Amino acid sequence: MNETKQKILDVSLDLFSQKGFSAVSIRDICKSVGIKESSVYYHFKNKQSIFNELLQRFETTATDLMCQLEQGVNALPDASGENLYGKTCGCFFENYLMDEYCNKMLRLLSIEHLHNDEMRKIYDYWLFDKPLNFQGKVFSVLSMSGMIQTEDSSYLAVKFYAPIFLFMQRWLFSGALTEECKQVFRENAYKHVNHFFSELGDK
Amino acid sequence: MNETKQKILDVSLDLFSQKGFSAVSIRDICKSVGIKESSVYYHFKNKQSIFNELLQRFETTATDLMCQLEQGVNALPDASGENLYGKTCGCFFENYLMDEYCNKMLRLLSIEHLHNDEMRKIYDYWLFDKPLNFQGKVFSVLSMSGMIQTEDSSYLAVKFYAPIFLFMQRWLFSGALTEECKQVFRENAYKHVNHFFSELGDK
Amino acid sequence: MNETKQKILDVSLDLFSQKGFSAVSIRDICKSVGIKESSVYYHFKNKQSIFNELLQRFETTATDLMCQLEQGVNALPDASGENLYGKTCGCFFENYLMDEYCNKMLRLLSIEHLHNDEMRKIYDYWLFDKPLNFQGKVFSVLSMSGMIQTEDSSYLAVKFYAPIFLFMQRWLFSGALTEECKQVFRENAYKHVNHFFSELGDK
Amino acid sequence: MNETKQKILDVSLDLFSQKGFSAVSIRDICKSVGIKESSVYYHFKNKQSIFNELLQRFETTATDLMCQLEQGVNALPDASGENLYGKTCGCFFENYLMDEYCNKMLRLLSIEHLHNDEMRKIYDYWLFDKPLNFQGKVFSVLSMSGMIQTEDSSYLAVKFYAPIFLFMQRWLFSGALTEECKQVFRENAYKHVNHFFSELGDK
DNA sequence: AATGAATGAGTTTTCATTCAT
DNA sequence: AATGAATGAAAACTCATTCAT
Repeated sequence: MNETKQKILDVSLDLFSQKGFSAVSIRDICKSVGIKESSVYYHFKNKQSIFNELLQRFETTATDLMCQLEQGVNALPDASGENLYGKTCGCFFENYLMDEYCNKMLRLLSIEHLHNDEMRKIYDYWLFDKPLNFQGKVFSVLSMSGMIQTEDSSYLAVKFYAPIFLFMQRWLFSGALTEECKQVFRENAYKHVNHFFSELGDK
Repeated sequence: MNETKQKILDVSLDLFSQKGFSAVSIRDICKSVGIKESSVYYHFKNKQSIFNELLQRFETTATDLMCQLEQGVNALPDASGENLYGKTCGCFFENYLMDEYCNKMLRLLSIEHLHNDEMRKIYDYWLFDKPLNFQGKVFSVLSMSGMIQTEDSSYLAVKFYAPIFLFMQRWLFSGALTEECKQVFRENAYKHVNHFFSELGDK
Repeated sequence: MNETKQKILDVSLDLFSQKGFSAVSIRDICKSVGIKESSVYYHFKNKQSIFNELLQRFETTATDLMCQLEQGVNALPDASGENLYGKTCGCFFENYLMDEYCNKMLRLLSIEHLHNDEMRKIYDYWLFDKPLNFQGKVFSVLSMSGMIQTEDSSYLAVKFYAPIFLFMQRWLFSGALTEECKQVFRENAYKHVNHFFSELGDK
Repeated sequence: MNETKQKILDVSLDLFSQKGFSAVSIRDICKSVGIKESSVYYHFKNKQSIFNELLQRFETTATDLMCQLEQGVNALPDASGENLYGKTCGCFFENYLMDEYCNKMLRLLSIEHLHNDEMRKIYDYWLFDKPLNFQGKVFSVLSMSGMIQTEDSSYLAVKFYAPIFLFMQRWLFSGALTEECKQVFRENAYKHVNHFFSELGDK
């Protein structure tokens, strides 16, 4: 049933995230899936719509995930702040940046984002605006509850997120997403998180 | 003359950096240059070698530029530190990240960097390793001459460079490189640089 | 169905054996078959593999044919020698040298045999080594059963086969394989065969 | 001056005789000669006319050679027959079949002879009709002067020439014309010549 | 749900040739 | 005598897609 369709989506994501949409042919996809080219058209209208479905599914998944994280943040003041934030942070790393599926989608976006305005908007949203926005909210909550003091929670968000974004680009978007790569990313990211909060506390 | 060859390179860079290598056809290039498709093959062995030459020329240019910047840094201790550094920093922004040619090349690298190992290495070098290395050197020079105090100049480099990298991805790799985009980047980047140094001084 | 594939093979052999592999274009083939150029690639990987399949099929066919002839020879001593040999000989002429299919393949080999080592080996095998070997075996069987007397059955094979080879090149590889050409060949070949055996008997 | 033209002819013959006319490009020729493609057109009208000139020069050369041989034959009755014929024969082998230039031309003819009627006529003339004719004349001269006895000098010519033709195709048209190949040819050919004349004498 | 067969449009590339210099 | 630059035509091949089965 939907098994084949799912396989097509999986394989397509895999190949698209490595070589980009236009460098992958229906043939390539079918060779990997183990079906004939004509069979693709039973499941999808055309090549583009494979891509579209990939995109649409990602947006649903990512929206869900971010909603969850945001709900966690709203509970922050009542909870033992830093702990809960640590969890939230870990969830963002493990289930978004390092999750095999999301990671491939983010790579794909980063290859295709120069193609057209729509792509660019989606890319900007999921790699910049949303994470920064989220981080900003965190800091404003923490600030409002007196846990930290800051005038500019949006610059604070940049200072917090930018190194993570850099580490991600360096270690999570480079070649295969091996356990080794993840580990290097984790080390750098958590070191940064710790530094960041200890410096915040100093002031 | 070489005029045509240069035109092919210019147009190719333009198109490649917008759509990626495989989404641009020789036809597209020729239409823009105003020659017939077969003429391309007088100047280049094949499509790939246009890309290769683009890459090779960029590496020469970028190496030159970075050498200059590094010589500036070596002169730092003798000079009125921050001023010279400000210049160096501005040069890095204006002549590398925002220079029309370099900017296109960096976009191109960021589209193609997942294609193969070689691409990935070049991308990593010019967008992470080289800039971070350079920034690290700056901080170690400043630290040795007593201008700043730090134990970990490489993490300092990350804290300094990461937001710039983020602003670049956000404003300089997004759509056309308009004067407006550049201005937004400059505002954010210089705000960050100032914040950064004022915080450094505080300690 | 396989009809198209067979038609491509037939037409290709026809054209290749007239003009040589590289002087025949896929377009030429398709025009004759009545399909579009892209359709060829459903049945064959590329132009070369049409040639390869042609070659491979011929080797199977020719091996079969020669096996049959050799079995005939093994039965020679028990049978009324010359008669059976006459049949064998006729079969070699009619079903190999003059058979429309084999004839075209042998022409093709004779056009392409200088191209590379593999071609040369196949050509040498099917036009020299195999026939001479076969003829040598015939004479050694006839000699062992006392029907003829000879010390050097391999030179005898040359004396027997060389004129046939020459007549073949002269009359069967020249222009279209018309009934007229065949008749001239037959006359010359059988005259030679008769002369040859009558001289053999003289000694 | 004509140095370049000659070099083009030499290289062309070399390549044509290996791969056939249509499989060799002007580019291939120029690469070997060391000139640019456009320069060919100073010396030749087009590709075809290189081939034509090659052909025309060969016909002149070969005609000359054969004339010489025929003059030798006319002198036969007066001379010590067999000796002179031995020389004539050796000359035909060494200066025609095994001569580097003639050999290449004969190969070329054997690749191209199926292409069109004109080619076929030239091929037939220089590989069958002329040699057989010449040999027939020899035998008729020898016969008329009582040195040998034969009713059918043309079949005698076939019996004499066919094995040489076969050895030539086998050893002189196969791969490069090495000293080794020549030696194998000589051994087989001279063995045949001796056999032939001793058998002739027997009768 | 899948595939065999076909195709139009397009891809990259090659080729012989031209012509001004 | 040679070449740099260009080109029209054609080559081989790829690709996304269609459609009957």
